[in-house]
Amino acid sequence: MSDESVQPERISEAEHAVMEALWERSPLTAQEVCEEVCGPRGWSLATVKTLLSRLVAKQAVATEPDGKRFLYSPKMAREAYVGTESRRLVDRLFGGRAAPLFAHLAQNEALTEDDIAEIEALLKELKS
Amino acid sequence: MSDESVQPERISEAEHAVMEALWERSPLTAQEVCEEVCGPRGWSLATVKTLLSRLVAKQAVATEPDGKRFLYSPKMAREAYVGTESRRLVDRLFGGRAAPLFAHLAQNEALTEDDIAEIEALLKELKS
DNA sequence: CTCCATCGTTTACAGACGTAATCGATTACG
DNA sequence: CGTAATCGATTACGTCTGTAAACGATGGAG
Repeated sequence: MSDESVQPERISEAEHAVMEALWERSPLTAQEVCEEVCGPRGWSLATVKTLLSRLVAKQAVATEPDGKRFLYSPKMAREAYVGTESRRLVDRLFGGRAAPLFAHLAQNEALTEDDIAEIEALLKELKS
Repeated sequence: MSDESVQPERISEAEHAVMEALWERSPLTAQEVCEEVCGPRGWSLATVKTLLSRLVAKQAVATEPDGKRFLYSPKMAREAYVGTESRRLVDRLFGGRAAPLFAHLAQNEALTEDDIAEIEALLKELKS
């Protein structure tokens, strides 16, 4: 009945950086988010505030009042984000098939020894 | 010496659709590109022309005059595009490691039987 | 109670992107 | 030869993104 959960709006790259901070630890204040991301990205607190607002508008982040300020928490799960983004890429570049992506990564030395070992283990599990 | 080949400018999603047509077959006229993509994307010829111009400006497509019109060919290789796009995603979402991406695809049933078989074969090859 | 620091909100603005219409040149057809 | 079709180039314009400053409310310090 409620009009909730329309298809989720797309999260931009800058917004994603903020989400990562919140997925790492939450709830956080805008200040705290800034402490996590402003350094690496060279952002000001104002920028983080804008991104947080946009994420709230996009329903990807929830707020909870705490005195004068807000505490922000992720509302969209990281799994969901990572899932749709990966799928987008695989669809767009590899016709939806994962094997060509894997082949590509393999060909370009983009796979470390560890990657290969891990994937091998996963494969074994999948086949069981 | 020459100022050629600065780091290539990013190709947008709409532009990418045009590139795919050219990677498939080239050289093509704007008209022919439209025949390939206008239907599926619901675009007009004008849109394709704009995208082609932008791709030429971004040095991703080369032109060769043919009477009144141009023949367009890809200048950037598909391999290169796919490579940087894949890497971007893996870096952004999986800390640069391919294994977690693979794990994610596996967990979400995003791998078909065929994918698994192919990847297995590739793995065997890699280890040799 | 007063004032300053800090919040979230609003507004700003340039560049990229999606989508196209218009325009001046040219060529092919009649 | 004239004119209609077509071409690439130019211009358009709304939205999204990145990045932030300005502003009004409020809460804490003195």
